[in-house]
Amino acid sequence: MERKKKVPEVVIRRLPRYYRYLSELDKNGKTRISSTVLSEKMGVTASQIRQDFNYFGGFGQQGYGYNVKYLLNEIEELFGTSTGYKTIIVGAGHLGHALANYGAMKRRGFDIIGMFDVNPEKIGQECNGIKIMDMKDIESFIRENDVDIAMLTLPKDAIEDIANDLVEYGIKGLWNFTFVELKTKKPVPVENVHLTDSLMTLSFKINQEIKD
Amino acid sequence: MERKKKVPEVVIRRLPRYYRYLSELDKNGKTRISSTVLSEKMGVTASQIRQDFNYFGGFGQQGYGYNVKYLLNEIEELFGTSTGYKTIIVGAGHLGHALANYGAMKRRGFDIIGMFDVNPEKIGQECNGIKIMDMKDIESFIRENDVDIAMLTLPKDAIEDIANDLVEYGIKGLWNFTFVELKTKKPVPVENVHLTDSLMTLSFKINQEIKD
DNA sequence: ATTTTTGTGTCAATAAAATAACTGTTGCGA
DNA sequence: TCGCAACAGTTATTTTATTGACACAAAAAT
Repeated sequence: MERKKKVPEVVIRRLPRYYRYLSELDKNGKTRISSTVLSEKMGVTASQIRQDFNYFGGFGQQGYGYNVKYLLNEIEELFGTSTGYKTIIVGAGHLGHALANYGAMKRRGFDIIGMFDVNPEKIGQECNGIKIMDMKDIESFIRENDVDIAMLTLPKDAIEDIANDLVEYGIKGLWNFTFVELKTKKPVPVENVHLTDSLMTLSFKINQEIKD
Repeated sequence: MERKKKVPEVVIRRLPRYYRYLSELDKNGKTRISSTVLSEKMGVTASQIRQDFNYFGGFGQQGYGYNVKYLLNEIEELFGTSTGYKTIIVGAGHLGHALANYGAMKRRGFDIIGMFDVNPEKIGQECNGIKIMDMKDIESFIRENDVDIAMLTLPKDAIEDIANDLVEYGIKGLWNFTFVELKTKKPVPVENVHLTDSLMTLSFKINQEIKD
């Protein structure tokens, strides 16, 4: 399908929320839902829900609503999670381990097929059934296994260089937990996760409450 | 200072990014910066930088720019991180451990003073010098230590009830890593961190690239 | 000292996003 | 099977956010 116009970032970021809730509905055997009901659950307007889906041509039917299973499927299609992504974790620290043990990953279509670190003590070990390998072997691993996404959970020192290398080896997207605002030479999608930013936003709100 | 109008959420969410970069500048001995230079580094317009700071009355000086140290200080004041926050981690799983070992926390003014779990094997242990305690004792701990923020890294089962309890005990804000969209009875600031949402956003972009 | 440059704060214009209103299709009950 | 209510798609309107423009203050240059 040809897209009429670029989908705004805000819309893209709302879809996973809808998706999460729709999964719940599906699990509970619900087969259909209207934009009004969905909007109430999501804390947004019904209009917004309809607009959001309309960026992709609309997934519902007048007089009926949205079919939960169909909608889930369409969203998966949009995100490419139906075919699944092969991922690796770069940096086997605490955060890397947490991600490796995060059940939601596989459930959502993200298969973690390897971990990498430079620490010789960690290399050779396993984490939740995932092998921790030597950073030296990362190029061949990526090329041989057609890895899509690299999750970067290493100290920020050499991050930019490593990221550029990974892209060179064929990585299609970077999920970055390092403090830097990562940018690669070859432009490849990057999601920066800055946990402290989120915590600071929370703090701001708490601070407001106190002042008021 | 009396705020003229409500600060938009988008503005609040940009400030931590500025803050991170300003910290770098300060560390490198830079004492002043202009909105133009800052905007280039941040990938936004200079106008936006000035507008953002202007929601709080403006922190700069015409013809000079912004004093880095002063600006950092003002932002810290806005976020309340200068006085610091006392925090606890609820749920001593992999993610809880990762947070406990996250050096940035303390550096940014978030002091993790305790962890809680129901698992008897974990209770009594330590994680990065932080004691893991019994969930049963959480009420007295919060009341006695005036805990500000609870970081929720537990399975989603009883999350809503637990959250409501914590608020009852005096918690001022919740940082939620559970899959649910958390809402408390007493309205208290909540930041939901949905890691898979961020990963899905990345996937969407990768998927677009492939299609194009 | 005077002029020029730099650069903020602020207001005005533009663009984007959210909401509301409207149109017409489908499902369902009488 | 007719008619009404439910409900999505779509267009219009309003609101919010971003960008641009300009006046004026401080610093730097002459």
